Amino acid sequence: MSASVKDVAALAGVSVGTVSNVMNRPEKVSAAVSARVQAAINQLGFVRNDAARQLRAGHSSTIGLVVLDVRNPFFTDVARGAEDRAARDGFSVILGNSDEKTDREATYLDLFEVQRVHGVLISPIGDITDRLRRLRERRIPAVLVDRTSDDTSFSSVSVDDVDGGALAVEHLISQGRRRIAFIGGPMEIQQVVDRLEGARAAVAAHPDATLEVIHLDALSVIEGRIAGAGLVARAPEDRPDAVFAANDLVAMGVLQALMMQGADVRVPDQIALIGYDDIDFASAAVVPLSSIRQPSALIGQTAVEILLEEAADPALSPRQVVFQPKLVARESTVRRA
Amino acid sequence: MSASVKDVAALAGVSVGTVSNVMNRPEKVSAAVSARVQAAINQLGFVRNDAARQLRAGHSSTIGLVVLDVRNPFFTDVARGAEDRAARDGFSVILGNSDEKTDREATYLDLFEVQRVHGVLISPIGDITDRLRRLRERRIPAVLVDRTSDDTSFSSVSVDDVDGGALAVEHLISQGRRRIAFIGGPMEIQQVVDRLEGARAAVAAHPDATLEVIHLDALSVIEGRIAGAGLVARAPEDRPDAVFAANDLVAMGVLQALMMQGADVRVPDQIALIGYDDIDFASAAVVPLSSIRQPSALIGQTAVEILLEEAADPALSPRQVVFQPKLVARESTVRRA
DNA sequence: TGAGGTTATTGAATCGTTTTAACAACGGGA
DNA sequence: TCCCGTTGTTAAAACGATTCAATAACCTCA
Repeated sequence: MSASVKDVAALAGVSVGTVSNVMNRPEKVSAAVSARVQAAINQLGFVRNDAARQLRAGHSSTIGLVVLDVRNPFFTDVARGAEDRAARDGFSVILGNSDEKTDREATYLDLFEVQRVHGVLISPIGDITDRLRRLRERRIPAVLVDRTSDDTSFSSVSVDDVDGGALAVEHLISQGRRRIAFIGGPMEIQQVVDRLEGARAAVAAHPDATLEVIHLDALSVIEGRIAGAGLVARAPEDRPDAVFAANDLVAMGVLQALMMQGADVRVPDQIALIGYDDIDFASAAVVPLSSIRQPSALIGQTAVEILLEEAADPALSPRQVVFQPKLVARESTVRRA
Repeated sequence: MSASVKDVAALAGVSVGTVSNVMNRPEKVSAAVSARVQAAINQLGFVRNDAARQLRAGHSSTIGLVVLDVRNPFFTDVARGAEDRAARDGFSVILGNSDEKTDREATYLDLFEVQRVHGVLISPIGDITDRLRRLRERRIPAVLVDRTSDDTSFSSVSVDDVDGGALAVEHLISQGRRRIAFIGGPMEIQQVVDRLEGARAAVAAHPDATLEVIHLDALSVIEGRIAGAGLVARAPEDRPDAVFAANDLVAMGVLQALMMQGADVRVPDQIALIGYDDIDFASAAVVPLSSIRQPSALIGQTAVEILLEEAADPALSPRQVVFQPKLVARESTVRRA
């Protein structure tokens, strides 16, 4: 079928070992032979069989990445950062979308395990340290992304979500809001829990401020829309005067519900709204959305860097890298002058 | 390091062949032995090494998918459809994002080639039939997604974009618009060309309608925003009275520019706006966006189906499946009563 | 000239699974 | 009793690249 090293070797009149050397340690082989082998490779259209290479090497040159939601631009930015960094060292990234479902998450981890990937980057749904420990026994390192590990036995690259939550709510309070609602869920997602915790802390620092929590089953536009409709259905005096949505997708759903024909709740006049992630769409929304920005590509990049180091030296002790989030105030929280 | 079939065989007191049989053709092995082997597998935490399996099999049980833009929900829906269908036959999908860049596209195809994937699904940027032909020589079938092939030597699953373009513009005309602008690009993307062609046909059918073409370098929110700003900068009488954006991302950018503070071009009153793809965000936009809907998950699903058939029987002649797009009219084109 | 050192190349073993031909054990029919 | 067919199991040969110890070829210097 397709040409193998053996065919190349035969055509070039050298041994298979030499062909391998031409590809992997060119400095070991003379210019004349190298040229002859290259010619044979081109003539036969030889492409290395990665399975065989992997089998011998014991692991692949692929890094697995599982994100909570590919449709969330935050994660595609993380993925891009990871890809670019990985490519620099000759690794490729294969992307899995858990879609916040544990069974999908497990399926991808299984896949990565049978594929003997070089390492795993994951933004986990619940607690998966047991699963990751098993991978580590197979010498497959793992780095948590956008999430600090519960114990510190795994490295992680994250943004301080507690801080981000506080940032968001402090901003709302500084704009004169007092009856704050947090909309987010499910609580299995650590980011949601952390952002809520930050929100609670900020509210606690202001005796006259209150925080209401509205639970969601997923962080999506649709869920946000439903929650927003719930607010619209209330008597105006029972509505919060500010909403902190657990991410921008949710915020966009809420926004849509509030502005919907027949609802006409004015943003930010009646309800101020802030999201999280600062995705591209945030600034393109009905009312440009205030949000909390995270250095997404940098997260992916850093995670790969740590992963490669740990793969090279499994004895390395785990590191926790935490980036700081940044407030981006737009019209959804700031009344026009 | 990690356990192999040999270890399992030793522990269970059988030969490696039997262990393989337990996993791949359980009907060939007696219940007693099967149980003993299973116990050994569990005890050792044995996980099959896919590289070795692949090496023997000659190809992997993975399908490669390259999309133009992972951030475009249309493609994530296609990917999801493909994944689900593939999983049903025990295949997994690895997702690559070409981001409309030919070098990234080439990188992924190279990766798939060395990995000897079972097949390739791709929404190509330019003409890559030569590249795909090379894959076919390696017995790796390819199916074009969201794009008909120029020659019919490859199967494809697509939506009739010419029809979709016509649908969009006919709708605009039926709403009383006459000075239509098409915003999209680059022209290397066949979808853009087709949608424009459809638009031209629709305009041609109405002698008093005109079509202006505004070129973009990419189908993104940002590019759309820039083009939208260009319209705003014109004298009102020089502006089109309707815009057909090549996809929803572009449309959202245009919309944002038009509604931006200081611009205040009213949609649809002054300019009607229609996009393409009907992504989730479309209905969540400033003004809910009219769009052309494609059966995205179905596309992915169908593509995998054809791919698997062709992989099983390379002699099969290529098929072209074309789905029909559907108009979804919302407020961005229809004046409120 | 020959010993010693360097460099380029080879051949064979190896990775872990699947597959296939061969074989053993057993029962039923003639 | 012998032969044949069935069923379950085994041993060995692949798959294709990498690696390493062994060898060959050449150069340098005494």
